Amino acid sequence: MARVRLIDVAELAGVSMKTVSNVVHNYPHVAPALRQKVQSAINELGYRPNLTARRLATGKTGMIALAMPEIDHPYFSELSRHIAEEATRRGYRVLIEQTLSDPVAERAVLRDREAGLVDGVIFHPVRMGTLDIAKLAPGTPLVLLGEAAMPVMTDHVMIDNVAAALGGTRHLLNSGRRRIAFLAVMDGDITGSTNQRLLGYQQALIEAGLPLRPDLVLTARDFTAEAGVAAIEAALERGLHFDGVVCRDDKFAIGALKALQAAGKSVPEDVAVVGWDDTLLARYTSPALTSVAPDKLAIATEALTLLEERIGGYEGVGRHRIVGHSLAMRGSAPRLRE
Amino acid sequence: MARVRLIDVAELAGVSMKTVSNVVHNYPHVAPALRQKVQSAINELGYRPNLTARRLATGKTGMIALAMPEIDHPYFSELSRHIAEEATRRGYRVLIEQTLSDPVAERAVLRDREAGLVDGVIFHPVRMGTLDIAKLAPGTPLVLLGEAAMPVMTDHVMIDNVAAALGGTRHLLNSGRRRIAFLAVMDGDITGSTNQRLLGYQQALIEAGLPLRPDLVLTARDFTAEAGVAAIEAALERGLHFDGVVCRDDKFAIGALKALQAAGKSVPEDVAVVGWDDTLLARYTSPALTSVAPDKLAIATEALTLLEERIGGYEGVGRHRIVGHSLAMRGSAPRLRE
DNA sequence: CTGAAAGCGCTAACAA
DNA sequence: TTGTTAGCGCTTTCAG
Repeated sequence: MARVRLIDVAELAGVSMKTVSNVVHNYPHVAPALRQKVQSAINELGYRPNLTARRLATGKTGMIALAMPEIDHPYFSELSRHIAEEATRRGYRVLIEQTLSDPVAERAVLRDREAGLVDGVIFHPVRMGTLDIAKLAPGTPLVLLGEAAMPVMTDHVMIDNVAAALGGTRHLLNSGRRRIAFLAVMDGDITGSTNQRLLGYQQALIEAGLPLRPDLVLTARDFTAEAGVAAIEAALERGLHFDGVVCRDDKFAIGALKALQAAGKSVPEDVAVVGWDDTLLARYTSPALTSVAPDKLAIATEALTLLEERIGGYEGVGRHRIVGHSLAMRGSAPRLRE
Repeated sequence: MARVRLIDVAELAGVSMKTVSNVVHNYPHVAPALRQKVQSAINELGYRPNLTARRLATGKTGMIALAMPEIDHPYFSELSRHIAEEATRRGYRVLIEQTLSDPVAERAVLRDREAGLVDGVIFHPVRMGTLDIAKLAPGTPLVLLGEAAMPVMTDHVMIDNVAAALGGTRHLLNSGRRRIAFLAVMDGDITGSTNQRLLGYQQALIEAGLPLRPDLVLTARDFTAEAGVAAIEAALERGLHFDGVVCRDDKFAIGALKALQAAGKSVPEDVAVVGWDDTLLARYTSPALTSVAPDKLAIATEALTLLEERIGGYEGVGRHRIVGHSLAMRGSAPRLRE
């Protein structure tokens, strides 16, 4: 097939490789006549630069890796889209890497760049601690996503989880709720994000002068909607009374919705529900979910900016960027209690 | 940084590059003593082969491109996951390309391989006709996904849309429905998939001895749930009577659900709803959606198989693979009419 | 079974 | 402004 090389073009045009290269790269100082000649040779031969060769010569790949737990989880696929679009805008291609929260796969991710495959990595870790990460990838342009405990050496983009949980809980309080539950997965939490969200939830209660009741902290066994259903069912069965629930994930919120409705409770009249991540799912339940909405576009933009700086040679200490969040208001927890 | 090259290892081990290469590639015939020595040199230096250089030498990139309209649409993100996992299993990495259904972007996709970036492309076209595609990418290992009109030269994986629509409609008929609507986007349909699905729908009605009523074919203005809502609302407003609806997309089905419930109809009692694609969304509505379920894993596997054969040098005519589908039964159109 | 050397196609000094 | 040439790091004949 297209086995046309730079030198073939040069020969046909009767110039040197350098001149062809100049034309390809749109360098300003090429005599118009030559440019013309070269261009038509390129067209005639259908020349396309071989990117692999270019990479070997320049040492830049023009690619970044994006490593996430699951590429088809709505939060990650929505975030991926923003990152992919932002990367494209900046001239990078995106290599997708799925870790499935597997420590081995997470470790493997950090070797891509050493293998000269990508210029940098955007990584949403689940199992690896930040120290391991820094150890495994010294000098690798790397930006972390998600709520990993504060990394010392590594750049990091996240939202303020405490504030977001505080905001979500306050919203429930403002609409008159007084017995607000919190639904999360508690064990196996390496990242500490649940703790931060729990903290925000507790702060809101304290602000409002309400007691912190341990029995209102509900635990799901894993990150599925079914686990959310089970957790709410169990709470209902043991007679727990609550008029609002803050969930650390939209899927839990969906589970909560189902379980509550199945138990004859109406949402939001009897129990208001707040989800987290503001994914596509939140728009299609009934009632639609009020959900904590991380600014995904800002996460993408900020992550790429930090990564580009690292790729550009910045070698300072790890930087933390807190990006915005809001509360997407929908039917499951409307603004005012009716 | 890790600026360790093959030759560095060779020097430390006191052997030639070839021997190191043999060890790296696990070639069988290396003297155990040498292998030992080389291996410890590799470990000591922390050597990692530079993939870019390897590619330039071998001409294989070990990467495939996956080009789809939208990476965060549930159908595509679910399919992507299967493809990514299957590709990993076969030793490929996946470069994600989003076309946003833009003809220019679709065209650009087909140049990746010419640029020596990937070994092959899996492409779900929306705007490009198959002739354009074949013309633009002669000799490029390429597998098409989706319902593009039968391509002559290009490999293609799809489900039998006529049969799937027939099955979905039959299911409604079997449960006693007699006035079944069909909801789709009609104009701007380059791919003809809507036509195939419409055909299946019509066949089912004919089989059942029912008349084909044009007013039962509902049209949404675009591929959003909101468009589905609007289409159903309009039909209801003009007094259309129907007790079932087959939607060509889960999002339409969600829209239909909303519009019907808002109008005081209950699903499935008054109107049964069948969606298409069996995405995550279908599981989280209430009632959950019965949905035509393409075998996404089979699509991924089949596509990779064909692509690998092309990459391996197969140059025959385009092959069509029809993979299986089923009907995921859920509450919006349960098995028997109660 | 191991070593030496010629590319893979492009870029970027350095000359001209 | 344009041409020459030496790499980028690895693979791979072809000898030894």
